[in-house]
Amino acid sequence: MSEGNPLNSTREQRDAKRKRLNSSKSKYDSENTIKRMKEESEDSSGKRKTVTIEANEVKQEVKAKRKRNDSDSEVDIKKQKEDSSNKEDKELWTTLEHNGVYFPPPYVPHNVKMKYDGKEITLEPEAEEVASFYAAMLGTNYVPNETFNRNFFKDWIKVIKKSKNVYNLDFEKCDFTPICEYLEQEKERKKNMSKEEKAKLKEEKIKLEEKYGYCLLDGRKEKVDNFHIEPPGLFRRQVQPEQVTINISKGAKIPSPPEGHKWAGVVHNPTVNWLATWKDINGKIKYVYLAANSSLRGLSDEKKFEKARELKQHIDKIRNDYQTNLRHKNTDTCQMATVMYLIDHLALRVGNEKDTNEEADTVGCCSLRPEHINLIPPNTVKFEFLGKDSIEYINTVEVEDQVFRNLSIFMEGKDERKDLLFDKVNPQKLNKHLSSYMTGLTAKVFRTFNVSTTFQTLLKKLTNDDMSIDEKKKVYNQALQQVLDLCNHQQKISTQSYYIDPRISVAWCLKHCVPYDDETAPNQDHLKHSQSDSGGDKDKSIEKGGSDSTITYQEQPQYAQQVSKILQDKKIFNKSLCNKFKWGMNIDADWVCKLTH
DNA sequence: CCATATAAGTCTGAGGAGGTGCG
DNA sequence: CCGCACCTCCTCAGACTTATATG
Repeated sequence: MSEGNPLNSTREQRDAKRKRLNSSKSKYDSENTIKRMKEESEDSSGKRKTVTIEANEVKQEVKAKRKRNDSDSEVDIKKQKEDSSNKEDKELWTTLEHNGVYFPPPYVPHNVKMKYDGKEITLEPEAEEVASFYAAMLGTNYVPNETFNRNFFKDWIKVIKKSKNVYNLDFEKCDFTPICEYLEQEKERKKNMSKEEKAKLKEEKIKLEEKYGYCLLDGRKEKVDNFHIEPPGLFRRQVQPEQVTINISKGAKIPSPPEGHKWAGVVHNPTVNWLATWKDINGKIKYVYLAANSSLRGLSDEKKFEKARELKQHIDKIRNDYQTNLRHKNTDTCQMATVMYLIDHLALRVGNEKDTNEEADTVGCCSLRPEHINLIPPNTVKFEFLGKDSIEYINTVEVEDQVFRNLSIFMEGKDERKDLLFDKVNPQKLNKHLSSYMTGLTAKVFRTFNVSTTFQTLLKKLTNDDMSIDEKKKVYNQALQQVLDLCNHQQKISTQSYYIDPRISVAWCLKHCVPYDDETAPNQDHLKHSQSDSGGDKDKSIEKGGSDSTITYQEQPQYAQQVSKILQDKKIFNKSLCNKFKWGMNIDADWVCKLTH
């Protein structure tokens, strides 16, 4: 663990090497938006990718063969798997049936002729389709961009060369406006469609939803999240069934691929909860999952919030430790402590390493560079960087003197723009360290924990029993907004606050906004704790932690039913609102308000 | 406004590279 | 000095969550 050991230097060398390698990859441009739309063409990076994929496949085959040789039969492999999986290779389901994924219908040519050098030319359907994608972009600010045009043109020529109407084209002489005009007309026509036509479209959509939108999970009908395969686009070819792997239980009817096609594979893997998977054009893996309100997702949501609640029992020790270690003379330990301080206080994301060239330059805590912070003596730090989704994080905070000192030390002698502020810490190390306090503790849990805790504390502090419903609604929104600000969320007052334990909302709502008769009231024993000390000392009820202070997930649907029944009987609660009151769904102030009116 | 689409994050585990210790 | 067993650390694909954009 000593500093400057040979291990570190070799690692640094390797990193440097990799960086050099990366930067030698050809790239056309640096603009984010266009990045996504580029290079499906055979430039060096594309080639490299395919090579690695092939290499991996070969490796995997070799491995599989070795395994087969070792154990001679498939049965043995299974046994081995079962034996080794007694850790916690949990099966998520026993049976799973579904109808696969939906592919967009094949392209229907419009036969509108574009012009070349003033003359009409005829394109084969595929070439016409790509030309139309481009034509639809006329008038956007992509079109004056040379890189964009070059990439499009290269792609398009490739498509054209496949067809029988081979043209030798010069981009400058292409005129896409006829197609563009046609597309505009079509748009207009669709807008003005008759009621019957619209109804028909809707009906078709519903039909699709019935077929693909549900699956049978352990015999229960459950909703599927997004079963559509993305339609093709300007730089995106249609994903074919041959690329798609289906996951389904053994013996279940295998969904039929579109006519004339077959699936890449059919697997029976109960340890994952995707129904289908494929790779998109950039090699990114896509999945079809169950819907957010399905039992599996609900369960994993529950686990998430349980983890956050569990953290309450360890947070004191964790905080004590990093406070002490802020002064540790070992740089590794000291950096780790500083990172933890920031994650705990500012709810920063962990900041995984990203591919420097391919992606936007966004950062999280571990990937901060000196340029992202500004130290203002005596102890103020101004953070200014792009976070997830390139959302600006600008925050000026006062930190402890020791943190301030640490940051200035970590900045010393570093390249503002290239070096990492915390060069001795990475997300893996951090999470490994965190998990030594509590299994499953990762940086992400701190966000859930911080937000839920803050929310609950604020609600308790701001609410008092004599408030009118409107005042309560206002207070709820205030608390929610503060919590969203903590996360640097852009969307204002969101109904889907993934970070807030919905039990907090439910508990608050039941306590403050739902009028009960004694006879009809659901059992509120679980709430006693939070009730008894409301108005009293804020922190204790939260810190106490155990599942006795708020409703548990198992109880929540039951509560929902009871509460909604009461409210429906009293005609202050309708069905659509009832649907909101389900697993994982947070409750917003409007909902609370509607509840009681 | 809401639901949906899908991009962009986090985190894990397997397997490889390379170090270390021992006969 | 080699060769092997063992360890540790790193990397990356894969799986799953969280966000904003969009229609």
